[in-house]
Amino acid sequence: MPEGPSIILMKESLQPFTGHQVTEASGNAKFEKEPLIGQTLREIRTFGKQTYLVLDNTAIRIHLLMFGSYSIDEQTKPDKSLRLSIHFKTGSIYFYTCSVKSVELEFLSGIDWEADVMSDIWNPEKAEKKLKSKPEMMVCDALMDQDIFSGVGNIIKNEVLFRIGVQPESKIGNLPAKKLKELIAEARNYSFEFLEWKREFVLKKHWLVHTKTTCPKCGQKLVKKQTGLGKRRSFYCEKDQKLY
DNA sequence: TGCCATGTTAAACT
DNA sequence: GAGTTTAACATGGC
Repeated sequence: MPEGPSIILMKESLQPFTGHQVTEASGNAKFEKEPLIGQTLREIRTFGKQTYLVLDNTAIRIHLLMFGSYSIDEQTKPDKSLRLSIHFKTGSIYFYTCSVKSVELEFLSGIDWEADVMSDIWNPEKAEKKLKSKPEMMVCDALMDQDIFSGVGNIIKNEVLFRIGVQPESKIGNLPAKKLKELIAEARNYSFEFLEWKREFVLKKHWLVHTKTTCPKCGQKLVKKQTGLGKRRSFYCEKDQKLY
C-alpha cells in the first residue's frame, strides 16, 4: 500500500468527499476530534507518502507507514485498530494502523512540494542539485531520501536501479552526469508505471528484481542484501548493475 | 507457526 | 550535544 503511487490512488478514492462538511469524527488518534465537526474538507493534498486532509482551520496529516490501510463507507476492521474515522452526510472514511496528526494550515506552506516525484510540479533540476551536494551518499539511500525523492519507497528503489543498471551501493558522486539524470528521470517515470499497474492490480507481476531470485536479463542469481545507511533490502544483479 | 517487510519516529545508546 | 543504534508501532503474506 504505502509508496507514493499508492497514495495517489488513496487520494482519488477520497476525492468525492471534498467540499463536504464533517458531521462526526472518532478513532484512537491522539488529538481532539470534536473541532473537526462542522469543518468542510477543502482539499486533499499528497506529498510523497503523506496525505493531508485540508479543512477550514486545520489539516490532518496521514501516513500509512508500513501496514496502514483505509476504507470508504465500510468499517472493515475491528474498532481497536481504527485510528480515525471521518463521517460526512454522503459517507465515511476510515484509517487504520497509521500515523495521524493534526497540523496547522501554515505547516503546509513549509513543504517542498517540488520534491514529490508524483507531483505536477516535480522539479528534476532541484533534485539534481540536492544530489550533487551529497556525493558520498549511496544511490540506494538517495532514492529513499524523502527530501529528495518524496514518495519513492523500497520497491521503486530496487526496480529503478535495475532499469538503469546501477548497483545500489554506488556513490552519487561517482555517477557520470548522464547516469545521474537517468536516475532522476527513471525515479519519476517508474513511479507512474507503478501507479498504473497498481491501479490494475498487476503490480507484482511487473517486478523485475524486487523479491526475485534470478536476473531477467542474464539469468544469473540476484544478490539480496541490506544496503546503505537505511539498511533496507536490495535485490540486484552483479553482472547487469554496475558499481560506480 | 514464525518470520519478515512497501516506513517513520523517538528513545537509548556512545 | 552530536551522531548512531535500537525499539516501537502492529498487520498480512508466505
